[in-house]
Amino acid sequence: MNTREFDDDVCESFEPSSTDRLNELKDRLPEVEGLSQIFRVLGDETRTKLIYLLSLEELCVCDLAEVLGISVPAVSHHLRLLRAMRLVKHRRDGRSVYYSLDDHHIIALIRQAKEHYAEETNDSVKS
Amino acid sequence: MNTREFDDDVCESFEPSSTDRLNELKDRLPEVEGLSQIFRVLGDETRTKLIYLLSLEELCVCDLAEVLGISVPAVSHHLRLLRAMRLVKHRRDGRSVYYSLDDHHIIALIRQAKEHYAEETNDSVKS
DNA sequence: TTATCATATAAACAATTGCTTAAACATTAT
DNA sequence: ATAATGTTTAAGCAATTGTTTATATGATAA
Repeated sequence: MNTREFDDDVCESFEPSSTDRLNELKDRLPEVEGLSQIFRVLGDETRTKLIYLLSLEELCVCDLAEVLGISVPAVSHHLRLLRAMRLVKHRRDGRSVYYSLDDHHIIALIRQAKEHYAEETNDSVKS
Repeated sequence: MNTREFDDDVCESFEPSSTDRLNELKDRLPEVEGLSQIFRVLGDETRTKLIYLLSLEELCVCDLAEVLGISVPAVSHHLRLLRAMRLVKHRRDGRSVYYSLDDHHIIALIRQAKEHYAEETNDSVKS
């Protein structure tokens, strides 16, 4: 029989407030809930490049495909996702559809990541 | 026969500098190359929560599993990835291994994303 | 030593993703 | 109208990923 019916602590730790502490942490998780959706967009190299290009200038789908070196449908597929997330807007001009960035917060994120992780290709970047 | 042997422009656009313009854009792509690796880490909800928890306090593996509500091996698996990317460090104390954040740049990213995308659950967040 | 607990690794699986090719749609030109 | 061009959507596929269960390693206690 287990004599610890009252103890839900994990890791066999017996600090009295352990369970409460973990519950406090659980309660704070909603603070970052859903945030990963933003990061997932940038987690793909093609999309990061797409967003970066559109931050530089307005471009049509086939130009983006040419610059990125992938097929037009692939670009369209990514743009559809970015459109759904309201990150880009589009405008029709004749036969072409021109896309541009609609959310500059995401460029701030890219810039910040660039600053913090610039050229971290080699390990020994110590002071 | 095609009379445009000299013209590599895409989208049948005839602005003289079109190809050059696209080449300039191609040349700028390396600026964001590799950045998506950072974002991919945060593109998973479990990892974002892991990193956020570790930014609050040092925790052992089973506590993290308890708080996140997933199995210990799953946590260990994610921690291995974060360790490989030098985002977390670990310390052994008895039988337990305690992890803590080793890269606070990533918390700055999370905070910035939180500020910019706070509570964007409903569409009509217009001024 | 042997037993127990915390963590790590391995294997296997379902689910997701990003791409290409092919077909449909939209717009303009003839 | 038909043809041509740019974009989107659909279908299919290979690759990656996040998870669980099972097993192995490491450390402490009896």
